[in-house]
Amino acid sequence: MDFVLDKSVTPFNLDHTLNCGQAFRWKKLGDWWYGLVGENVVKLKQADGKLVFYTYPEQKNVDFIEDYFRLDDDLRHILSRINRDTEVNKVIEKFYGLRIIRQDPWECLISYICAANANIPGIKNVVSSMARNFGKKVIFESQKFHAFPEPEALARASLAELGTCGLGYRAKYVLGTSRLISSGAVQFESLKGLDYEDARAKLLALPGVGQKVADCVLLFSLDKLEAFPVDIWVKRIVLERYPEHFDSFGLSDKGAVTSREYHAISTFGRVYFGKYAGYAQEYLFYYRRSRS
DNA sequence: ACATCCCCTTAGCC
DNA sequence: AGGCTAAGGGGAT
Repeated sequence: MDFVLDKSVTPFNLDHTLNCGQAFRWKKLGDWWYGLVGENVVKLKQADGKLVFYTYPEQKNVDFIEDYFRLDDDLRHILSRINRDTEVNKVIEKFYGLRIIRQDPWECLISYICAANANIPGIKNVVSSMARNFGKKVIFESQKFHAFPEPEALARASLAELGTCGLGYRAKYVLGTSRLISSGAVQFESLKGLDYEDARAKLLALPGVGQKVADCVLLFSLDKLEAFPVDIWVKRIVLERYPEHFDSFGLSDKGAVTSREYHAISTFGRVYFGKYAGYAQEYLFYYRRSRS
């Protein structure tokens, strides 16, 4: 199956999109990317202005691919809106076609709770270990794939079982949040209907969810494109490129992101880049990480 | 081999 | 109220 992309209308770069670090479950084997969207194994590659893909089990309706990769976003328009200066313009040109992915909110939430104070290879290990231990197995091309576990599956796990996934001290956060989601205390669909600030406040009430995790979940799964998550890499590049927007007082170019710094940098991002600040964040993040 | 620091941070304590 | 620190464990140097 394939999906024809008219690049003049729908710019898209699959490699940038899957390499930039926003999603943890995709792997590239040869020319093909393999991953799961829900319980569907998806195999795809980009060639000659087309997206060629297979799904297993085979799906007749593949709109979910378009939804997942946000091919409905008017990327030209979005990038023109965040293209505020020559510095960010260079980054946009370098990674042109990178799209924010519309992940499943549940998987996104748990993944980013596990991502706290971890590095990307480690996050990938933990998430795949949770899927292997608690998720539904799917065989495709003689390979084992595992769907991300349902909330109920993690909610009824023990701390010790979760601990075997390499979660460390985060196991109790995953368990607590899984129970709240499983019970229906927080519902993602209703969060989508709230504005950025209100949805954020709801997420912050979950164990293991602070400012950074909340903003990642809002950006990558709840359609809040103004969210501007700040980690060590975003802090670095923003303070390198935009120092004039900050008082030197209370901001250090080294070390972890303090709460005060988080607020200052994230607010700057939303004000300076506007309603699509999250796109700017991801381009800058990927640029700064790939640079060093 | 080994030590050390870092990592897409949060929560709890003072 | 805001700053400091402990908390798995793997990756990187």
